[in-house]
Amino acid sequence: MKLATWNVNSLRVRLPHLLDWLAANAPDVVCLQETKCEDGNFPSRELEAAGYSGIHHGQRGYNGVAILSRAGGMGVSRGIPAFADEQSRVIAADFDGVRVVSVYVPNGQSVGSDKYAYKLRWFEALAQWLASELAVHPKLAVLGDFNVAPEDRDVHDPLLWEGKIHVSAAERDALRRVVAVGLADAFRLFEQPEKSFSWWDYRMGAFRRNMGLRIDLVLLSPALAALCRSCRIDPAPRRLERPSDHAPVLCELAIP
DNA sequence: ATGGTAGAAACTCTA
Repeated sequence: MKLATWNVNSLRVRLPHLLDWLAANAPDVVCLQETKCEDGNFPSRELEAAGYSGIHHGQRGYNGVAILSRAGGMGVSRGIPAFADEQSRVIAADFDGVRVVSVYVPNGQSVGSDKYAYKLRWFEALAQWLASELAVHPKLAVLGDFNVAPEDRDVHDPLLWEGKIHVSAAERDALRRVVAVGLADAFRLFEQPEKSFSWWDYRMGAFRRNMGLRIDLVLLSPALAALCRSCRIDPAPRRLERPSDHAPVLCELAIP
């Protein structure tokens, strides 16, 4: 089973890139973030023509998460159950006995802002919910844009970013509490190239200079981590015309 | 300290 996650930064704008990428990589399940479209505008026909069905938790203009799959998901849930949230940031479903969660963690804007406080509250609710999910679903995979670079090696210039949004101690602690429910960062189960990042600012030629962060993660429960055979970032779509600012992350599990 | 770019939407916000 090939899992993937990609913050597409507008599903409608990125649809050609997405369809090409699906054809080239043939993933079984793909988590998307920042679809930025309402459920009524979800491009179901185009995706079905490519062999994928989608479930979507969208909203007008901002946010929006989806999961694409070959066979369709069972037991779809939207949002974090005990956390009232007007923003569409979580969708989950079962695929072949694997519980897959697509998450778009709040950006947080800047340390100390209202959005930062919301981000930290949101993380706490996520951790609590995932702890209960893991108890029910031993095969749990949480994929998405976490908007936190877990460690300094996930940051192109740790000194420049020290204490800033995506890197601050409170955000890293919040992410650590999510991982601590019993999940592994699949990317770090394997040897990886130095300076591997999944997001590069559109500005100042950041991608060309590899000034990025690794903030798009695949978190696996122990049962799935034991089956994980590879995890890598694919920077190819970031080189295209009109790219998303994020690259997709691919993860292979030894599940037929 | 600021500004740089992109997307959605609608003359501004979010990232």
